[in-house]
Amino acid sequence: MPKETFFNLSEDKRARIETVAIEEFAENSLNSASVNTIVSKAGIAKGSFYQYFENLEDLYQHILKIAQKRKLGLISSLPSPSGNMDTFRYLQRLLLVDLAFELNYPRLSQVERRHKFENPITSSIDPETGQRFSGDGRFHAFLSQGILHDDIATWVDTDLAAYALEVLSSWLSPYLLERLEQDSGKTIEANQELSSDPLVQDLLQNLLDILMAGMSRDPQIRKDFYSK
Amino acid sequence: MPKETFFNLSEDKRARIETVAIEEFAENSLNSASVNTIVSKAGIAKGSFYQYFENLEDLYQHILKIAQKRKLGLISSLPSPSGNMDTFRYLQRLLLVDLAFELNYPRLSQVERRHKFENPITSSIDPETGQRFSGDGRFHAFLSQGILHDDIATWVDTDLAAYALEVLSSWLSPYLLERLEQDSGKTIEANQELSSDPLVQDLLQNLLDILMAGMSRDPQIRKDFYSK
DNA sequence: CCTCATTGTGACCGACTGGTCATATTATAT
DNA sequence: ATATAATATGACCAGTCGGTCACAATGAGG
Repeated sequence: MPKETFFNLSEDKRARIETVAIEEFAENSLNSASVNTIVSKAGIAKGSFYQYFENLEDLYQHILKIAQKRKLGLISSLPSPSGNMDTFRYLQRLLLVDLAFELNYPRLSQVERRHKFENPITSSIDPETGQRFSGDGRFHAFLSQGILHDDIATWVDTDLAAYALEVLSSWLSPYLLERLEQDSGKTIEANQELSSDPLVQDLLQNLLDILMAGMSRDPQIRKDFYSK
Repeated sequence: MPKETFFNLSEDKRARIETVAIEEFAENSLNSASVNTIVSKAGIAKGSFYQYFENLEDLYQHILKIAQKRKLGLISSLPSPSGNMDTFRYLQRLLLVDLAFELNYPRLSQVERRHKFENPITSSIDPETGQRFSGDGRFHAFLSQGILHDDIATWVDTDLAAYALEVLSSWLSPYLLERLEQDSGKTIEANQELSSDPLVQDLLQNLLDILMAGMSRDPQIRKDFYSK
């Protein structure tokens, strides 16, 4: 945790440091990020840095917490909680969260992606259910409800599916953003409303159709192929 | 390209350097990898290093070429070329290539993944077809044949699907490997035949069923949900 | 043996790294 | 104005970085 001194800083100075740090951690892993670069870009003395943080990792963890906080903020700002929501919209909402995160905080999103890359799958056995459990659980929860609502077939391996969905969701956003930019020919500025862009909606629908159709039915297709 | 001196080296010395380098690049990006570490672990003098390579990037590119070469070797060692193959087996084969690569050269596979991470999507417009084109084209080719054989619906956005499949394939392998290890309780040694392990076959089948079922049919599912 | 080319070596260089600390500056309270 | 606490600063440290280079070792042809 950053020291008290850091939190006593003026709003703009703290924001400046955080912005610079986010940019640094988006481009470099914790090992290769540079304190000197950060203090120089942020316009503070090196000594000051060590009055605010124990070390680089201290700042890194702080940035990760910011990412977590902002993503939670986005989740609560998106329409309706997940209780009485049909399975299709549930998954759509999960993907939209990551997309909105990418649109609003692209560099922070990159920090998070890099973090996931450097600290990969931490799957383990859930002590409560005795089931395998990987990732942050969002997609496990989705799959559970989907199966409960009979919208997802029971033969689907939930841990595999959750892992695949998490990977997909994490990497889908930058793809959509880049495709959007190439389509409109201009850079997209941070705007949460852009997730309602027709092209994005279309592509998202496309992927959702594939996934939902694939997970909801019997794997008849395979037998079809074999009997051909 | 490495200098001639490097290729004149004895087989074991060259292999030793390459192995050490692969390990270093699996753990560090090009920026944070260390010449000193490599020469120290490989047991050669620093001066020697610069008689073999122009610089670190020179070695890095060499390692990437090794990865490419070995993957090609795996592709040609796997059953039957892609001409007269049904769509399901085609996709299965593509995923198996990455899986075999992970099993036989796990650290090299990690180097490749890291490389993809640091040098992300380079999608552009294919000058021949005028279509969008991202990744190495393996999955684009697959999708084209699938559509041709009427096994993949035409409404599927091929570039989005190809991107998603590439991401999935790249990240599926380490997941399967880890799951296999956790299931059998022991570490898996390099063995291409292990891709025929029942658990792996099962999980692969599971994912293939989802993907193929999802991509082969009309997106009826969506309308079902809306009319609920 | 000598010659010449190739290969191997590690001390050395300037630049940069994370981290420290004595000192200077500022703010607060009396 | 004075005293005290909180904050800001950059010179400085030991260590590591990529890269060089004068020199030593090795091998081949004669």
